[in-house]
Amino acid sequence: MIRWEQRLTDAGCRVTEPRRAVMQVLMNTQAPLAPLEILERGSAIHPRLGLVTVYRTVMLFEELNLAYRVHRSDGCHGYVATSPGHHHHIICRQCGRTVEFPGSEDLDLLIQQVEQRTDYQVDDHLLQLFGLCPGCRRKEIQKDDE
Amino acid sequence: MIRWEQRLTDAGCRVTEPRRAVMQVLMNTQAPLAPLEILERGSAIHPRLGLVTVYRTVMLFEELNLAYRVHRSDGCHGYVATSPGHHHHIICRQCGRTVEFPGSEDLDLLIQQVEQRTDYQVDDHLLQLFGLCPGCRRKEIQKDDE
DNA sequence: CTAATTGCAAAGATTTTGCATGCTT
DNA sequence: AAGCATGCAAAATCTTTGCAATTAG
Repeated sequence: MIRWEQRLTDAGCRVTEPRRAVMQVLMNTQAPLAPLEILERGSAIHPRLGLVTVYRTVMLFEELNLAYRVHRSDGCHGYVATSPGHHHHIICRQCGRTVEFPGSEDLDLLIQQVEQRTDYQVDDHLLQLFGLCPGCRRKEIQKDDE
Repeated sequence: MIRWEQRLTDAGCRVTEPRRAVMQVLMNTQAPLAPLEILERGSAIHPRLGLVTVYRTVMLFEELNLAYRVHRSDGCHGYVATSPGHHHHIICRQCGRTVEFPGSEDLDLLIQQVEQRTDYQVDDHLLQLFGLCPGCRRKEIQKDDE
């Protein structure tokens, strides 16, 4: 049994075809996908898949920390499969390709400073970087040369 | 002429009652407000205000950097008036009160590291902290004592 | 077999668009 | 006076809910 399936089972949830399809879609993409996009790709795997199920599934995955939502620069919500550890993302503004990077002590230090200055008690954070991935950067450079 | 009105004028836009109402609402709140919430409060100032205008106004304000959108933990989009400098936010998950804190060199360092490790070129970022504001924290402590 | 899960249809929300009228400059 | 801005109505999206049929364990 695969790790994520185990996670479902442990939580008392069932491993179903639709859920397999959604997970497979999420694991085969780098870019954060909106529910409708997940449906389109997932339908190729499990034709009977419905949009409602996609919504419910990503919601479940998010609760179980198997996937999570990022805010895309176009304002939509996208979902990506989780990889182990704490996740921050860098999202390519051109192609949407997403890479995770581990939480850093630098951020912890920053948070401490902010807690002192603002007197808030910080217990969660959202950090996303936007930019160009290596591939898209190369293309940009080529365009400039023309 | 006030700073933000000047900004509108410079951009070739007009200073109107609805825009004044929306700006006044945004300047009088700490918590990020959704369009519908802006409409409710704004109607007290300018009764003829419509939801469509609120949408168009916050969109305009965002383009002119007079306000910007944050992603609330409930998934909604909220808007806050901009204060000078670079903005990150710490948002109270209880009452929504939002405080800005300045960009930090720590984050710059982090970004440099990530650029090196991932080979992405970072040109923007989104950092939001969530937690409890001083007021709500006090209430939490009182509740625990009971 | 039992209960969780699905998918449809439809309700609810949210956001955008078309257009006649009003208001700023 | 000229044209940007507004607000209404309605379209287009996006998301959630109710419920009977299906399926995993």
